[in-house]
Amino acid sequence: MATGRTHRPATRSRGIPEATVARLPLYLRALTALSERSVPTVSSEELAAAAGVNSAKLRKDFSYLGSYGTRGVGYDVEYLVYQISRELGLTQDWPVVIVGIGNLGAALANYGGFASRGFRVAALIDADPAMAGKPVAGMPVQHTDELEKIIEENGVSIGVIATPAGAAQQVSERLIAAGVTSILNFAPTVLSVPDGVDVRKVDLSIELQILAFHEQRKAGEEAAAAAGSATGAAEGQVTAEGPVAAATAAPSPTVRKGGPEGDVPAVMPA
Amino acid sequence: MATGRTHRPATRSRGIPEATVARLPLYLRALTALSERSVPTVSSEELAAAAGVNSAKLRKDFSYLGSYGTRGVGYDVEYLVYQISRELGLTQDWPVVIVGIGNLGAALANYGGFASRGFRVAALIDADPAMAGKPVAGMPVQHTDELEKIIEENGVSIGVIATPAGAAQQVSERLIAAGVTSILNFAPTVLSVPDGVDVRKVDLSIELQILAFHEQRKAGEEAAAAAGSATGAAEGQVTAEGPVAAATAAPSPTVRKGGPEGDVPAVMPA
DNA sequence: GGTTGTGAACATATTCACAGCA
DNA sequence: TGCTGTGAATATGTTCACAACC
Repeated sequence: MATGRTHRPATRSRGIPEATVARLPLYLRALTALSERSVPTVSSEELAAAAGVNSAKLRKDFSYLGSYGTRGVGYDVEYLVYQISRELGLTQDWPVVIVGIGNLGAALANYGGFASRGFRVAALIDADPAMAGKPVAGMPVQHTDELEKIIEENGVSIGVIATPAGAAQQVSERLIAAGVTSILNFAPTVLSVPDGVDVRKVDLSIELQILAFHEQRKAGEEAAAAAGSATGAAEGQVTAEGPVAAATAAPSPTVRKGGPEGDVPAVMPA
Repeated sequence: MATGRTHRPATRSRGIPEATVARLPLYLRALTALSERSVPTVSSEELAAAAGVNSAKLRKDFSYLGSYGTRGVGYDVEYLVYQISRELGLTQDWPVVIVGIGNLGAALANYGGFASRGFRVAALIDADPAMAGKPVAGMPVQHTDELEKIIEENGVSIGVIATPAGAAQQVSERLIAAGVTSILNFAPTVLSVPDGVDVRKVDLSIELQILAFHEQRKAGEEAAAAAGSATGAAEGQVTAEGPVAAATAAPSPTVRKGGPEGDVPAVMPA
């Protein structure tokens, strides 16, 4: 790259792949640990192991940031910590508000990793008047009425939603109207937001369902392996002991009433 | 497909793309809501909107499961709920244990969405003897000593780790040795586990850092847009008004000591 | 020798666009 | 006519493998 800014837009341009961005915090965490142990340099191999990825991926990721390593040597730990922090925008501090101080909201408020990396909890907000003024994580809970004022006065651009699902959309609208442009949503709902607003979601139940899917598959494979025909069989059957073929052949959607029981709900902490 | 099982392995075979699996819970949630409102059928367009994806993706996703729709009509809600539940393995119930009953662990234990979808909290486990016997979410906390016994007696295959980072690896080893093959890890550490064990991680701090990255970029674009040169400029510069070029050109890793002190920052609230 | 940085090959995921069917 | 199901086109992400460099 340093060969002489000929082609390639400019200054290595913008456009770090999303997948890379998502891994930078992982690298940063690993680097921070090395930094604490005063390790001066690290190879892509070592760092990759610490971050739980493979080294080719790590090098490729870093190549999007620039050439921060030294061939034959590795990466300077402190220097990389700085570069990644800067790239992630962690050299400044980000005030965040947490809305919905139930079990989960309180747990988040108490979560140390929050503050440690450039994030500062500017306020805890809840709709329950009974909560107002009560201290959580050493901070008084404020009422939703104050939301707009808090956002504006503190210049908050990141909001965390930990309310019940039913309240989340409305809360997001108020946050956005007041100036928030990034939301971390713990409520099990799809938020619809205008362009330019980023939403990331964390959903417990979804993660468990994904695990269940793989878990089920493992059970199927085990069963298939156990049952006679060794190698070949594990391909087609696996998951289904049920009517996969039947269902495909006769998709008569005559109701069928599936479900574990009758229901759903998935509210949230409280 | 359905044309006559000639090529293509068998019965539509196995191999639902991981990206699709990750969205199935989303569809399921949207469908469940429709089901509660007694909506009988839904089009890919409507369902996609409810799940927050586009309809082509949704149809493609469903095509991996089979042909469960009716052309010109849409999908039968109840039937799809059943099919997806089955595919995800939610027609059976999965006992899970939560290890580490601090703020977060307690919040998870209280989380309703847990139980609602085929998951059952079989036990709460904590290393602190003072916690033993104390009720959390209507359930007595048990001591880590009991871990193996609990896993085995309840046939637990999914474990949730909500311990401090330092304890997570060891806890995962004990869980796995006792028979757990899927782990949902809330501790901010990379777990190293043997093949065949699935780990999914949820990390607060990582999500916030990703948001910060995009937030920073927005600020950069705003600044670039505000500063003279309109359209074209927003490409190459964006984030950096700082020494991106300098860093690239002179990668002299002479320490540099990056702390959050003198540097870059692109504007921002505060 | 050792390790980075990166084109090229491969793999996975998304989107388009329309044939096929109810 | 309306909507699904899916090949084909595109975009994004990962891995390989090696030239460039310390």
